[in-house]
Amino acid sequence: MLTMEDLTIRQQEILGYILLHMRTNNTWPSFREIQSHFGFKSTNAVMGHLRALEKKGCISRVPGQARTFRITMEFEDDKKPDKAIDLIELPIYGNIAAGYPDGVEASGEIGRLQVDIETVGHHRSRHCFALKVQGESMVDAGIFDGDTVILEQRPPKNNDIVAGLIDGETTLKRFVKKSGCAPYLKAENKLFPELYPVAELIIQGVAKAVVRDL
Amino acid sequence: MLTMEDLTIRQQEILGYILLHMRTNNTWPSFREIQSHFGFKSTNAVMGHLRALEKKGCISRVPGQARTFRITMEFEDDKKPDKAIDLIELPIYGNIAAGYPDGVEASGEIGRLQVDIETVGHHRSRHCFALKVQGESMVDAGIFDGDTVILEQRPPKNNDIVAGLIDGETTLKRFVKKSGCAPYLKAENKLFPELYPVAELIIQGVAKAVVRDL
DNA sequence: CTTGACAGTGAACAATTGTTTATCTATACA
DNA sequence: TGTATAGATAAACAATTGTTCACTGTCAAG
Repeated sequence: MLTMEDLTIRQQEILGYILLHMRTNNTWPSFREIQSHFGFKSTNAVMGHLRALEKKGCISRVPGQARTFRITMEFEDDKKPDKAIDLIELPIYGNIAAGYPDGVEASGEIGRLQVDIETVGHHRSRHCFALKVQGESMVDAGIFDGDTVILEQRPPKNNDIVAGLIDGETTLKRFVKKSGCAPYLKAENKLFPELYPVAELIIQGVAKAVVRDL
Repeated sequence: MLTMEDLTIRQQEILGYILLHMRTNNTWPSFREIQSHFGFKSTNAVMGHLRALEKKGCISRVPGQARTFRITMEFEDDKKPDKAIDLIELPIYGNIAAGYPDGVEASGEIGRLQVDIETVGHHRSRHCFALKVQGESMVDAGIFDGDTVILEQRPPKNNDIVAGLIDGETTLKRFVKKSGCAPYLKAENKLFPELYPVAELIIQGVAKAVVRDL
């Protein structure tokens, strides 16, 4: 099967633009539109790439027909039910009284959030979820009470922002690990310079993005 | 709302063929294709019907652009294509040098963001888009340089956070309107307590939500 | 050092495709 | 009886758009 790797960077860009244009405008782009998008000074630059893409079996074209492409390539992420972008739907938890927000046990679920993968920038495979932030412990990092944080379940690296369960409340802390010392969690709030030893609490996930309604 | 009944039989047929052609070929038909499908002996027969459809608000066209239609009509059966949540896909603009991010002119688009409606909490009908924030003018409101803001194109109300075009950069300001006074924009940054008269700049939209990658 | 794949310029060309103007037939309405 | 609307024809026109030919340059492999 054909993969993206068989294409050069430029060819991927061209193909990407064509697909994007279709998704956004519901129309295929013309040669000149592609040309001007990439700043080419000749339509022939487009022609070259399209011929290459066609030879590699990615696309197929109807000669002489304006704004017409046919995508022959099979994408791994394209097989999905709808033609939409790669989406992940994340459960939003409120108070997690205890334990891990595990699997699909939507017990404490208070809502759902959909983000596409590129936005959050992570692999679909990873187990992700969203969390409504409680507390002011990260205000100095620009994360406030009521914000929704998208988290990934994986071991934290130094300086990651993680969600931890403290006193029945989920709060965000920065994970700090200096060489030689035991790792600890640091709040980012001048008023409450709290420190928590990592061993004594549950780390629920590593923050990847914040969403806040205004 | 517009229904099929407002169209003549012939117009329904034309519209139907256009939609069918799109579904089957993944391309809009050209005038001559429509013409030959109905056995017209003049492309102008097509022109007439298309003008009618456009006047009735079913479709909209980009003048001079080949194989381009836009379906403006709302179909009853089109409201819930799949069981998925109501999604909106928003273009993300970087620097908007001038004017409004208008229509489907995906010119300065640098990416896309998908959020479900409940998350953002607004109606589909409203024209929305996303914007990468530049500048530090709203740090005191928890919005930082590089954040992605979801905006809605509507007149601002008092205390709304709005995106304005200042010096070629899009920055966020708070819209303040005290009774009796002219409205103005206020930055939320102690270091730069700037004030802008509303009349002198372009308001691009009202902020609904922020998304920030960590 | 040549060959081949990749990337791009430039100008001209031809086909497709959208647009306009003028003309004609019905049918319904008032 | 006139007038508006829907439907269709005809020919010419202009714009968009796809296509081709000739040529420049880079870079890696053989």
